[in-house]
Parts: sequence; C-alpha cells; structure tokens
Amino acid sequence: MLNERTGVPPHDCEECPIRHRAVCARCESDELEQLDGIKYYRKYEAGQTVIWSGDRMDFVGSVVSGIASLTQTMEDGRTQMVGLLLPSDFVGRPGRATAAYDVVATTDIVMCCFRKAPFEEMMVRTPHIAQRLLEMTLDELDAAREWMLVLGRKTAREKIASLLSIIARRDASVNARPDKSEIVFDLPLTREAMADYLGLTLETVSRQISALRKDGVIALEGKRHVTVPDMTRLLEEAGDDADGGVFA
Amino acid sequence: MLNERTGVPPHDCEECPIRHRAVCARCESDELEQLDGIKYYRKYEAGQTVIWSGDRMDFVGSVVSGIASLTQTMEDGRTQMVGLLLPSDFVGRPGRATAAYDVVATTDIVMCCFRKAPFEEMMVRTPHIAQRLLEMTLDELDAAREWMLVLGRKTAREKIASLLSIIARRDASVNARPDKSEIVFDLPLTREAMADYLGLTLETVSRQISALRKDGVIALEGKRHVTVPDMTRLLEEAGDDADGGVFA
DNA sequence: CGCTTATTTGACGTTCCTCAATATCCGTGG
DNA sequence: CCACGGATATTGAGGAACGTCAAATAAGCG
Repeated sequence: MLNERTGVPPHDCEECPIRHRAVCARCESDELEQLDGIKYYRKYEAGQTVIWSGDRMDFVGSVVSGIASLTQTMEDGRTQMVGLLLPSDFVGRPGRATAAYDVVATTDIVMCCFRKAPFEEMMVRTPHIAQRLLEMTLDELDAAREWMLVLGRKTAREKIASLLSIIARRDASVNARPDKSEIVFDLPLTREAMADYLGLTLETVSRQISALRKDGVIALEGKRHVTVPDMTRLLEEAGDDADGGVFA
Repeated sequence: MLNERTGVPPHDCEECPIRHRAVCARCESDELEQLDGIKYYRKYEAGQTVIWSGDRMDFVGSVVSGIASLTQTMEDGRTQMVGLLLPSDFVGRPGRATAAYDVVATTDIVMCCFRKAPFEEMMVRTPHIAQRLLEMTLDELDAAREWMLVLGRKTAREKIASLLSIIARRDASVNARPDKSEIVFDLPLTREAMADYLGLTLETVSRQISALRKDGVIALEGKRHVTVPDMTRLLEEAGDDADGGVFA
C-alpha cells in the first residue's frame, strides 16, 4: 500500500537498496531503528526542484533512486552544476540552516529524508553516522577536485569524453557484462544539463558528441542511448590514464 | 633552541597560532597531550614539494604558517590547482595510503605533522577530532564547489577579480583596518600559480591584471603589492553579489 | 652591475560562444 | 494509427575570448 501523501511505499531499512552505501551504512540495527523514527520518504518528478538555494532546510537525506543535480546560478543566469547526486548520495549539511545550492531532480527520484534537528542530535551520539558522513564527504571532495581539473584544463572534446567515462563507469558496476568489452548505457542528462556540468554551451556539447560519434568513439541510438565499443579509447579521449579503475 | 633536524622551534599547543581553527580545535587539554605525543614539526621552503601525488603518506598534518597548494597534473603537463592550503588547513586523508595530489609550498611553510597510524587510531577514540575534521572537510567542499563556478562559468577578468577578492577577504580578517575602506595586501602567488588556480595561461592573467589596474579597480606597487580602493567594485567585477560576507 | 627569473606586451591563431535555422523526439488528441 | 505541437537536439556562419609563440621589460639576487 502506498503512502497517500508521498506516493512512496514505506521501506524496511534492511531491504533498502542503499543500505550499505548511504550515510546509514555503518549503523547497527538499533541505530537503524532510531533513524527509522525520524525518516520519511519523498518523491520528486524529473525537473522538479527539491530545494532552492537560500531556502531554510528542515531536513537532510539520501537519494534512494534516480539522479539529482546540485547547481549554482549567477545573477545573470549563468549556471554551473557542482555535483551530481546518485543513489546513496547525501543531501544537506548538518549544522547549516539554509541550502547553499539548488537541488533539482534530473530524473524521477525518491529521497529518504531525516528531520534535521533530530538527525543532528543523533549524529552527536552516533559515531557510526558521523564517521560515514566524513568518509562520504571526503569522497565528494575528491570528486569535486577531479572535476576542477576537467573544468579548468580540458578541451570541450575531453570534457565530453570525461563525462561519458564517468557515467559509463558508474553503470558498469551495475550492468556489468563480463562477456562483452562493449559498454552500453543511457544518458541521464539533457544536453543542457551536460553543458552546465562541463562549463560549456549546449551547442558545443552537441557538436562534440557528434564528433565523437563520427570518429567511432561512441555510437548513438536515439539521442540518449550510448554504446562505447572500446572503453580504453574513450578514456584516452578524456585525457586520462587509460588504465586504473574498473576497466583496467 | 631550534630542533636541528627540522629547523623549527617546538611549540606548546596552547600557544599555537592555529590552536582554535585546525583539526585539533575542539580538543581538550588531555587530548592535546596525546596529539603532542605523535606530532612533529617540519619546515619547507617556497617551491619545495611537500608530497608527490601517488607517494605513500606516512603522516597527515596541518599548515601552521605559510601557504601551500594542492595540484593535479595531466600526462602532457597541463596542471590545475585544486586547493589553496592556508594556515590551519589539513593535509592528507585518514584511511588513504597514498597521496592523491601534489602538495607544493608556495611560500615558506611550517607544518604540524602527525604520524598517520596513531592519528587514525586516535580519531576513532576521539570524536572531537573526527567532528572537527568533518566540519573542515565540508567547508573545503563548499570552497571547491564555489571554485567550480569560477572555473566553469566566469570570464578571465571575473576569475582574476574573484581570486583577488578571496585573498583580500582572507587578509582583511587579519589586517583589518576599520578606519580605511581601502584594502591592501600582498599576492602570495606567482602569475603562473594564479593561472594554474584559475584555469588560464599566465599571459592572460598578466593581461587581465593590467586591465584591472588600468580601469582603476586595483593599484599595484611592484608586481605583488595590491591596493583595492573600493572592495564593492572588485566584487562587482568578480560577478558576485556585492553584499554579504566580511565587507557588507 | 650583470645574470637569471618573473612579468608584461604584441601579433596572430584556435577554440568555443552567439545567434539563427532546421531537424528530431515524444506525448497528446483526433 | 497518424498528425500535431512543444521541447530537445543538431548544424551552420560569424565573432569574441583566450591561447600560443615571440620579444621586450622589469625585478630580485648575488
């Protein structure tokens, strides 16, 4: 039976798809029970804004399914995506009253939200949560720094190849195909969202994707379905070491 | 008396200039004593590399004085600075064996180092350290995201103005001059380091600084000594909201 | 004072952006 | 099932911003 208000079925934490990767990953069952008491699910449709920058935050939470983006906007409308929130990623900053960024659902998403005050209280008492949050924050910091190199020093073509590599790598861990060297995935982002992520215009994104297709680095079916015949080649195009990581 | 090996005078933590901002900020005196047992000071000269990316890390630590930079380099030599380490900033990642970035002393620096294994052990037992580290990491993540907007969406002129604003803001908290609206500081970075921070070439950095000088946004004495007659103007040039923060 | 390094400036080329037109996709209703 | 309309994506032409290469100037240091 669905929860009428949120349209989301209540979950048992033990069966939660992000149980072992989210902020609650290290929690014992008694700790999960406590979290259960302050949690609720919310669903957002693709395109919906979850949080506006500057708004008061009364919750923090985890992305359970779907993809959301974290963006900053300048007064004149220029926008830069500063984070891509995948399942298990954490939203909100304990100890901060207002949101620093816009959070927008890129696909339909489900979030597991915790009321902020009780969550913060619990963090003080529960090292398992604070430890995991530190670990996740350090990972995000690494990802942000990786992205600074992409934004600051890579060409448009390399930027696109970098983004495709990241998406491919993520999907590979889910849709692993040991039999094929070929990688296949759907782009979860519009050309405009890709442009906002990469610090480009959507026209440049489109042109570079066309160029990569023409050069045989990728193949497209429709606008969103991508095939990578040779991952090593894509990584070379991204300007990265062709080794290391999942595809080594 | 100086320590012969490191050339650094031993400090009492209570008198440490970064006592209340570094990773040890929340520690009680008994905790400081424990830290004291695993700490040592090291000094590096401007230009010296503190850590090479990929190297084994046997310590973590705090910058006590001076400025260091965190950089990433691509195979073909393109480099991007991904962090500027100011006094009290933390170096190294607990739980990681090798360095992810190059750390280079931009000015002469003194570091307070902790042997890694005992520090990690202590973190588990000492919530005060883990809490403070989480807070600092969240701040760094915010700074990194701020910088992603600069790298991805700002023009060369705005980038320079942004960097000057940040340095000015930092110095303002130290050399506050309530009597003057004028802000004066020394650039701690070469043109090349500025370029690496901003994702520009050093020629473009030089040209934009000249342009800002010609337009009266800043004044220069020598190459490094900067005067900002009107901070609001500089913030406008940076593309930021002219209000909020220290200079509101 | 001469040497080395940092910085500025100039001329020119390339990349990416802007503006504009066209094409494609996808959901909706006939 | 197909036609229509709005959103999304592609493609083209021209321009602006920034990078590259090269030379001149200034600054710091012995």
